[in-house]
Amino acid sequence: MSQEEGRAHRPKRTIMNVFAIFAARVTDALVRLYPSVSQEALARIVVEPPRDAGHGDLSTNAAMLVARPLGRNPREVALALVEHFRADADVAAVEVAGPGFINFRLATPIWHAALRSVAERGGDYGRSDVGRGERVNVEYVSANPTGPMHVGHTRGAVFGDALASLMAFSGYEVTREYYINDAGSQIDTLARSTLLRYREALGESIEIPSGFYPGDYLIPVGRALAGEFGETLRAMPEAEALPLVKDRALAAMMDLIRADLAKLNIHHDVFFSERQLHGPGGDVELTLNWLREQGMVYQGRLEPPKGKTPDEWEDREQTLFRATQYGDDIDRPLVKSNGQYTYFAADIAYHRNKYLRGFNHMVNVLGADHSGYVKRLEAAVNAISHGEAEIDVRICQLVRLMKNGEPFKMSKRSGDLVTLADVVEEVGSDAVRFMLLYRRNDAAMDFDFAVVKEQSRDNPVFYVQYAHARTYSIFRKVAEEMPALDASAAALAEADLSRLASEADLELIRALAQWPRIVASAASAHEPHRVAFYLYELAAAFHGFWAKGNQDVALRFVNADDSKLTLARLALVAAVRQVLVNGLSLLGVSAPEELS
RNA sequence: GACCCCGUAGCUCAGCAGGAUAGAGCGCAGGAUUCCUAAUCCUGAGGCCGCGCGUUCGAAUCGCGCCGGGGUCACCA
Repeated sequence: MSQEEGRAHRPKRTIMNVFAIFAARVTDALVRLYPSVSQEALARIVVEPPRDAGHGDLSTNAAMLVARPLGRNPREVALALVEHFRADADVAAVEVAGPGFINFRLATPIWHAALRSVAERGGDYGRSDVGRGERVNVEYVSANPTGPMHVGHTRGAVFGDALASLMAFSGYEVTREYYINDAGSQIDTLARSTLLRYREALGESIEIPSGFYPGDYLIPVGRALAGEFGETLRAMPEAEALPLVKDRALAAMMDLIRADLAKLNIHHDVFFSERQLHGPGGDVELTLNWLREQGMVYQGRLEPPKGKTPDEWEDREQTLFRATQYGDDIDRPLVKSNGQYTYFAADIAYHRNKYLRGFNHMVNVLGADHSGYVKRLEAAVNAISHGEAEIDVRICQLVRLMKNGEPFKMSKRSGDLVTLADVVEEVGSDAVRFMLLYRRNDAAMDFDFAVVKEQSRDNPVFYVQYAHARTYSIFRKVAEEMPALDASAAALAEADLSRLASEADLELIRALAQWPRIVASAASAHEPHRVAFYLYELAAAFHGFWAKGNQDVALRFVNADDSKLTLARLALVAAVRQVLVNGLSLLGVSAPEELS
């Protein structure tokens, strides 16, 4: 920031985050005026655009926050700040309003400097260091490798992917990770189901018993086994054949899942196998020993849950993790009655593994059916890191699939599951992604095929993409009408931005200037939907500007008789395009040059 | 019985590390194109922010208690 400050009087000044700069100036001023002001109060200061544009460009609550601890009157503090900022060349007007807000109207050149920085930083405009280079592990999808992905997984997949991009853009060193649950009994079921398909491929007529996976997707796996092994597997005892089948079935399922994810342009850095945690000397064993040494494990009994008594409740002594010491509601079993480790035991080991790999920040994206698991995970991470690591578990609520208002079944038990691939094929990756990200992750949502497919105003993705396409059509128009005009990036960089002086111009520039603070706040709050909403608003501002050209020729982007103005407007259009591209790319949505 | 999410315009949802007169889209009523894509724009109507109490200069936002909807609840993953 001081770097940018230092350039205050150079002719080609650029400023990326106006709001951050003024927050710093306000803080500095307060420290100078009131040396005893507390850091705590300063940290809560917000500089943001006021809701009502009539109040100015920027507004801060600084005086109201600081006054009380200083034993002063908010208006008195505000007036002192106002006095201070009258000397600031970037401030055109500053005043106290309401209970002690300070409203700034900024001098036009600072907005032009903000606009210039969009082109200067290009794809990096909005990039920040809020993550300070810290490593974060974002675990998402982690669907069981027993079949293709269904729609239920899609939301978490898209959310996790966008969040990872967002955090990477905001200065975190991000690892995208997928935890393969390949150690449980369902994998045995998968192997048995595949074995049936293998026998089928050899000509047997088979029936899939209930409790097995009936899906057609195992047929090719069975065929491949027949090709590889011929009759050999059939001749073996099942116990011998199953491990061979298991490995191949698993590999096939993961290929399937990776292919599904690729349809949404989702790629992980690490696929972490649960199986590698098990076995003698494995992480689970090591972790349990460690937990025992720490006194975090004991033998004890659990009360059955009230209200809902499980049918086969067996009151027995078991190995428990002291989760309650770390904020959970009850202590959690680590060993099943058959002597195997619980899923949770392996998960503790897995998260300790993450921690030992150097991740002090972890994000897990889970489905709504795991909401009861959150406290347990938090407790585990707290325990294994002695409070040094933090985990944020983001729950993606249910997506109700609809078609013209009619609910769609998507249960895995009933045969008619809707797969992720079906959805992407039907509505396209862009629409799926944007629609899912245009909603907070923790609110349940309806996803109506008919609406999402329709390229209409109901569908925000097309609205935003259309804005992007419009930036191209403007440049096409210029090439046609003003062939002599050099509209290259180099020429735009030299444009006389002072020509962008109308309220409409400044309004659009202010919208662009918001991007850095929006993206930074979205990253630190782990809320990608803020990006989607911002893009919608930016698109609206741009469409609105466009329409003003219909009323007022002076507000058109292309003015054949004023090449200087046209050039400045093109610089503005290029900046809008840049921000749309930056935002859409974080969301994993394409930015087409035209909509067909 | 316990825990987690949600409750804001007719509908779908933003806004919630407290801030000024609570927003958008759809729908409804009306308007805009000799001109860069009308896949757009403009205007209007429409609100006890589920209810109550509390915290304070100030609450849709924070706390407690209700009500309603969804999810979950040893040894599945």
